Amino acid sequence: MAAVNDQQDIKREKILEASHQRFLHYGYSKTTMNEIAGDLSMSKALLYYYFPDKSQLYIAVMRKLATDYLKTLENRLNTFTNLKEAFTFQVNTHHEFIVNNYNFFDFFRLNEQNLPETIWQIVGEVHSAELSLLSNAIKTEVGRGAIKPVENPEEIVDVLMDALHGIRVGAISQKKTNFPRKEHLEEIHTKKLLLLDIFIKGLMY
Amino acid sequence: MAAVNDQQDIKREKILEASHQRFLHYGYSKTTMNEIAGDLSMSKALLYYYFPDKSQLYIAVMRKLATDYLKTLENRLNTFTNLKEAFTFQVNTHHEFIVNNYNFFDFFRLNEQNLPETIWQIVGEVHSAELSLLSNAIKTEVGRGAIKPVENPEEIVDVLMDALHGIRVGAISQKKTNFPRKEHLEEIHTKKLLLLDIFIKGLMY
DNA sequence: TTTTTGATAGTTTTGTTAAAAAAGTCAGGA
DNA sequence: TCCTGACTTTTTTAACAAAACTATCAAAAA
Repeated sequence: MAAVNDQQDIKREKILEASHQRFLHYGYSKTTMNEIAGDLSMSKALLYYYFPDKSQLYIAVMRKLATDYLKTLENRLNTFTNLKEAFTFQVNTHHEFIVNNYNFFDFFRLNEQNLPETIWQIVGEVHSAELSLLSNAIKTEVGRGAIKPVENPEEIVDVLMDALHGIRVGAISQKKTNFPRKEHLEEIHTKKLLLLDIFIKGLMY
Repeated sequence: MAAVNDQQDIKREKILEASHQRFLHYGYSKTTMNEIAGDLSMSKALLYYYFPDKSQLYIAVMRKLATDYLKTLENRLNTFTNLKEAFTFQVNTHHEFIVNNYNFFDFFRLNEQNLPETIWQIVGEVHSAELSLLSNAIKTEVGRGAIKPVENPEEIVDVLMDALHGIRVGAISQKKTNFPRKEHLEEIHTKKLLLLDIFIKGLMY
């Protein structure tokens, strides 16, 4: 029966991939179950055999993206000895992640209606995980005596993450258009690195 | 004829005040010209005697708020000798400004439709003015040798302002609700001061 | 001449309803 | 257990009439 489950998992994977592409290009509400089924040459009913409903499918895609992203972070973030390298890695990874799934996140950012409630929970989970990872980076750095002691690393990281997010939002809202163009992303990335540079210096002795 | 113009100006002021209250409480699209006229016990047609249309009226209110705000900044920002004090004053003033006009800005932040195009121009002007003021603060501080030379103060300030804005947005989007509750504003303010503290240390030698 | 208004024209928003599209179900076949 | 076509239910869209609102203007009032 392991084989059977493997088969199921493979098909589930396929569905997730196809869905990801659709959601990436057209967003949640402009993607229909028929289209996904069509892409996979299967019946719509089969989708409902594997996933309870559309929102659960979307959430599954999102969860996959999130865990992949967090796995990348976790794998390397604990190996860094230098705080700046660790933070830079986080910013770079995040940037890459956003670029790769550019439309996906733009769609669910604001304008989309009818988004399943649970995605905010996932966003929260990712945020917590990032917070925890970066806080640990600070703690070990403090332990090594490289930066001055910090009474509350989580608070520091929280502020930093909000600030980094603000760089993105700021660059967006300065243009009349509500969505960030792809060409802005590089500018945003540069600004983020600048902020990071100053911020980390501010944590030093 | 100076007297006549004075009278006109006074009435214009009254209209602006009443409009401000309405826009503050109900936003642009939920405020009608009839309501404003009713508040002032005048006919709606008279409003059109003083202002060409609704959007110009809104813009006039906004411009008044903006210039008052900038005047407050300008008056004191050039007198500071200490960079941190200058920045802190900016953050405090901005915070106070937002608190006082809480609804006004929440309304035009995103959800509002039909907002006159020109308000984004005003936002841009305010942003530029703040940028210029804070950049000057940095320049004089560099001139005094208190912090290390900066090749591009505008860039630094730009990043800082985006970061500060991110604190606000971040605190908002963490809650399910799309609007920041008033009780969040204090938390936001505290976080901003923390960020400012670290950031300025990062600019020092 | 300047300020004000009631009446009204023109436009946008809202509410309604029927048709179309999409989500979701199910009995039954391989 | 996996899969499908046909079906039911829910949601979205389109069309359009009613209501609300913006904006105008001729004329009264100051």
